[in-house]
Amino acid sequence: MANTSKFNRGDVLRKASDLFWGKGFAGTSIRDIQDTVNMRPGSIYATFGSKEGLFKESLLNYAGAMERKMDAYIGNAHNPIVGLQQYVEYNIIEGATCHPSGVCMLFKASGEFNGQNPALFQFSQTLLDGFENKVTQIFADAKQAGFVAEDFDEANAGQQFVIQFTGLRNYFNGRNTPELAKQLIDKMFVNLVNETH
Amino acid sequence: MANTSKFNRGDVLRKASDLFWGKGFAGTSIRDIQDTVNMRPGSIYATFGSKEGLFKESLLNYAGAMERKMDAYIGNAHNPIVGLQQYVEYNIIEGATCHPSGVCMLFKASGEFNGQNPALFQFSQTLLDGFENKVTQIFADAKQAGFVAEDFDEANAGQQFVIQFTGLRNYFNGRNTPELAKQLIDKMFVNLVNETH
DNA sequence: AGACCTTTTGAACGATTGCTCAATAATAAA
DNA sequence: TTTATTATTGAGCAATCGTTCAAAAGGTCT
Repeated sequence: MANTSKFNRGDVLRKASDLFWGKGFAGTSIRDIQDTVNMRPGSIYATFGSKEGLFKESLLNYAGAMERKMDAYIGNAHNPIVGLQQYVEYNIIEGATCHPSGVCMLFKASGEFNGQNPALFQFSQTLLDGFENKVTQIFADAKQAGFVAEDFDEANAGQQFVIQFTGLRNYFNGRNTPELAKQLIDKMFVNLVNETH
Repeated sequence: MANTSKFNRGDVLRKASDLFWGKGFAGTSIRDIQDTVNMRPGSIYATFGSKEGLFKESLLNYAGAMERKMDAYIGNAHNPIVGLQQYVEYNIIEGATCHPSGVCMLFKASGEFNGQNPALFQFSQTLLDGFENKVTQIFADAKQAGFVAEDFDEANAGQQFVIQFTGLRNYFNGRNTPELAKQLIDKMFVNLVNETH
């Protein structure tokens, strides 16, 4: 062995992720990152290879944090679908005050790279698909546990969840109307549990 | 009088708008614009003042074109709500092949500028509000003409329209599954016309 | 034609971009 | 302590960024 790294990779990725999430890929400069993660360019490039490499890892880190947060809400709820709703409320209502952007970073990346950077577009699409699959699995588990009707369609529900969640996040981005948001999220879940074959 | 302008302002704005729509504000350089609109920097700055000024006019031009397209679909349909649905299908299905981005430029701008550029964020939010108001008015007219029930809530429907439209556009951005898109748009409108007080 | 005014041109500005690399520092094993 | 190996530093590269401006060109009037 030799010299050991001074930086915690997870901390660096969290900070870089927040920067990219708020300002976008093109809107974030390596110097922005240098300043907030307190690393010199040589160190950044030795660790992540390129701005694109750092972005890919940041996006991966974001998706992972997203899923862990969702798991936490579901784990604390007796009904996984109620946990899912609380997770949505957290993102749209509380998240508005403490997140770098109201819009999902995965969709923001997908929108920024589509037609611009096929590799990064593909990468973000794959993570989005993974998210939809995860939600679908949660709905499948909820069905198995008897929280929804037997003719409930978890695939449709997963699809609708992603669409509604995206629509609502965009709509309430920059808007500060938590009571209206709460009301529309309620409506979203009333419709969701009625997704049948 | 003196020398007259060689460029058609509308053409220039259309091309600049498409560039910004596809690549975003930060991702588009003035040199990109120089090349596609065939103007020298001095001319661009004499006409539009700055990159931000050009973007604002481009966004305004985009919103105007959006509304004209919507009016055209509604004007050609016997039922304005059917026209609205055809407009949505055009954007999500046909538009996927001929538009610079599957995502609405207004939301893309709103997402890019939130927390970054308050003036441009406000500007995009105002245009989004205008779009929702226009859709709400269309629903109100449809109600007046008897195309929906008397307890139909046009404000709720306008709100839901914007949310669903955004969610679907994002979901089908880069996805090439027109039959699934058609199916989900149908479902969206079935739910929309049942928006009541 | 000539005078007058506006538009267009394009070289060039300082700032910033993503990124490199030789030098230096820091650690673990011998 | 020495040696081997790895991490960090930061000045600085070439390219590109948004923007400016004096000069040239183009059009309308008398």
